[in-house]
Amino acid sequence: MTNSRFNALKADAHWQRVWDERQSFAADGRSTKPRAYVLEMFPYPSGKIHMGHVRNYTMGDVLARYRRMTGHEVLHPMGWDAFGMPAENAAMEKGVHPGSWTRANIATMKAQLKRLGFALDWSRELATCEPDYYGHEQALFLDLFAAGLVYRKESTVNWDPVDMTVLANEQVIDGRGWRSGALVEKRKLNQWFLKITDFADELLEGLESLDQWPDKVKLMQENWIGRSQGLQFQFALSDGGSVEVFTTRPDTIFGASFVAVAADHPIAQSLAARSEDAAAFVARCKQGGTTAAELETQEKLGFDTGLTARHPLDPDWRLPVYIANFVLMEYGTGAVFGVPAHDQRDMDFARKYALPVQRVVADGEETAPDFAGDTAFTGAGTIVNSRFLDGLAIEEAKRQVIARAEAEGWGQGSTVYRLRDWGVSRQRYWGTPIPIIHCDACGAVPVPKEQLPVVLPDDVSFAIPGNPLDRHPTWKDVACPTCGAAARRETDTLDTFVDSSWYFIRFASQPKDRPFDPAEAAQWLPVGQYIGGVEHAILHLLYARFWTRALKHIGQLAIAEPFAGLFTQGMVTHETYKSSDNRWLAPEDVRDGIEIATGEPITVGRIEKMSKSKKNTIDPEPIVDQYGADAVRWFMLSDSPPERDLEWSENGIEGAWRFVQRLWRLVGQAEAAAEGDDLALRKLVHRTTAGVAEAIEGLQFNKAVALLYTLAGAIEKAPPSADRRDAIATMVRLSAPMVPHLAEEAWAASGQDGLIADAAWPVVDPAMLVDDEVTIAVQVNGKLRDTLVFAKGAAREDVEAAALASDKIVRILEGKAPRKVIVVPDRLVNIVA
RNA sequence: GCGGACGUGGCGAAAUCGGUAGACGCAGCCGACUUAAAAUCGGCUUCCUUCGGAGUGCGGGUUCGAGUCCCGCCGUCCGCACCA
Repeated sequence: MTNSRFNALKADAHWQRVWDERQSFAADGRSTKPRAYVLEMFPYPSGKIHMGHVRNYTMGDVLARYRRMTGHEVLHPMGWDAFGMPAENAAMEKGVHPGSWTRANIATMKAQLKRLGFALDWSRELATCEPDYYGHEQALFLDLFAAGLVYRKESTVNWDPVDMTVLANEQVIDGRGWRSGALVEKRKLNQWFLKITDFADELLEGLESLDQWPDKVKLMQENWIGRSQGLQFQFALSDGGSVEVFTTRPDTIFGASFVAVAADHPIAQSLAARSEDAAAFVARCKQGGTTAAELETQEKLGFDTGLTARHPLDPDWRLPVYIANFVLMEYGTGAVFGVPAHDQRDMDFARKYALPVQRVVADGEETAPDFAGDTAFTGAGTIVNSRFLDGLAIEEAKRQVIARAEAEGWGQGSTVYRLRDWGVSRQRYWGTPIPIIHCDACGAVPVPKEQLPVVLPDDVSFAIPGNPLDRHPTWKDVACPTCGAAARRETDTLDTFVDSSWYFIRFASQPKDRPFDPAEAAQWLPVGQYIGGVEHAILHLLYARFWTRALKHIGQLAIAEPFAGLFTQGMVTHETYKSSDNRWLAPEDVRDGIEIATGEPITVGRIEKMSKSKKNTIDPEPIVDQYGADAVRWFMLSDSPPERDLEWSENGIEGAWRFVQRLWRLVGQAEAAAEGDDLALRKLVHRTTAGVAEAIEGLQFNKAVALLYTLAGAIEKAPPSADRRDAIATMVRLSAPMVPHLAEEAWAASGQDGLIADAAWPVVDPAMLVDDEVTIAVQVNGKLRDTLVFAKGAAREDVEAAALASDKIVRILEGKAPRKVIVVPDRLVNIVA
């Protein structure tokens, strides 16, 4: 044994090599142990790992290592979400090929991850940009195509006329292309879609089964799917046409005072073609921001079309038809009827254009048809002023209106979703080629599976604008698989969210000739614990859920939900600094409130998510070199609850480093020859073992850390004994998931065989969790006045008597008899004076 | 605007069943060791002027007892889709 300092760099390198050589963390598909699949969201290989990655993968690693210790066969894999725009941007800026840029980044980041000692099964590593991954994705795409879940339709995109490329929403800044600065145009393109809407109900109802998901994420998905039920019906128009509207409030149909259509609605479009005023209004509607917060404050505007609509329940009742800026073409039918008394937007609109406001739902006693004020009543009540609906409750009135519409043939009950089909076409090079061939005679023909993978060509240039696949001299020329005539490859590639929608299946099973083996995949799936950032709460997690259900639908998978448990971790943050002339400053440019380069005082700004633009990032690599992997891991787990943000601080990492050293010193104090009992310490060891296990299983790493601090403190204070020696050995095992390098070093130093990575979690003796003595609080009127130590399970009367006899209590009561005494066994006595 | 989460010492936080608020860590202070410093070890550290009292964003309420439950405010953060 040694009392020297823990040499983290040496230990890290040594044990990382040992784990590698022994393939300690390779998951064995033939194992008979219970399975545990622990997965963190795989990274985009942007260049280097950042602190967010370190925190994410440390959490997953602690759980994975803990599961190994509790006798599970653990699958804990790592891979690369390797397609995407940044690689093309790098190609344009630096002239490097997206493939070589990406692969170099992967090599760098893999080495960085290894440096942190994660218990990963590197034998299953995959990168989505390699044909041995995306080729299988193409096969799955064709399976979904064959099942009718893929279709093509025209859709609008942001088009940059200078760069001749489609822009993502995030690439459009103030209506201009982010790179070219050119005004962005809307263009219609034929695009591929996946029928996620076929699964809208399933995806919504499936949320109920996800009891290990955060409620917040489930709610976000629920709102995103946005199911609403109502009535879809026609208004006959004065020009002989008709307009289809959707409403969730058919019960208020007798409160209607206008009909409004979206600016994109065919009625608005045709009017705009004939009328300059209408055209100007339609154009105006398309200006301005589209976020909810902006639109909320925007004035409700309308344009009277001059048309009138006939009320379906009263042929003599005519409603004016407006084009309105608050109606969305994308939702429902793009047309609504306005009931101002019971909808605030309709109210705002009606007051502005002096339209009738008639009450049709009673607000308590208030039933008058003339609605006063500018605040719509949206609560529950009885229907009034509504002919055959009068006196009904809202829900019953809805049913009756729908029934009547269906009986009379002017409408039907209908469910609409906010969710729209998933557009997967991207007019980009660095993505999975869509395996379709366009033939003038045969149309869109799937590439025969034996011709997969459709491999991206390497010889492409980003020197000129446009999609390199589209202008490649030969790549897209191909014979039609059906008729043999000259045909063209699809040059669109798949959205990278497709790549991440099934990688967790490929990790579980990776045959060469198929995407996965269903039986083998079933052994691991669903993922037991999935950990990642909340920014993926909707898109990635919804698409992966859809893809899994689609595969189940076509008989390839047995499970409906891919991730049984989900945890969304907080961000890593840091203070921000600005110079006297308002430049962002990096932490290393600042010392003691002064900018080092200029000597000028700096301003300390808000604590924010680490980001390059604010220069408040800390590169993990030099930190790991300085303090060792274990100290970095320990810091990532300490103090902040994992779902909350963690503020990076110099003091924090120093503290973690000190604790690693402290643990190491304790290990050096384990005297093999020590004898004698220390029952109190032994009990604490068992309590800590149970507590740390519970904390890790609940992903409450900060609590596990606090328990280990407490145990370490108790061991330090305890005199030598056999129990103390055992306590040190147990503490090493309890901390092994968090500080694995130190734990291996201690394990080896204490003469144990094998690796602590293969060791079992200490066994808890339930008898050791029970205390013989309890401290009982004595309160007077709920205020703590004294404490008494009693044998556990002491009789109520004895406790009460002792409490009333206590000097302090006697003094406070001043001889008065208590009115009432409450005794909570083994906890407290409350005397009501 | 709507929806959600949260609000506890100088700071990060515990207290998950309504039962001794502030465990554990950081920062700080005092002391030991040292020629000295670092490291390490020991002690103190919610606030108020002590006996004592107050205290979990603010105001009410339920209860023997409230950080925890209920009602009403205020504030911060996150999400968003004018969703008919």
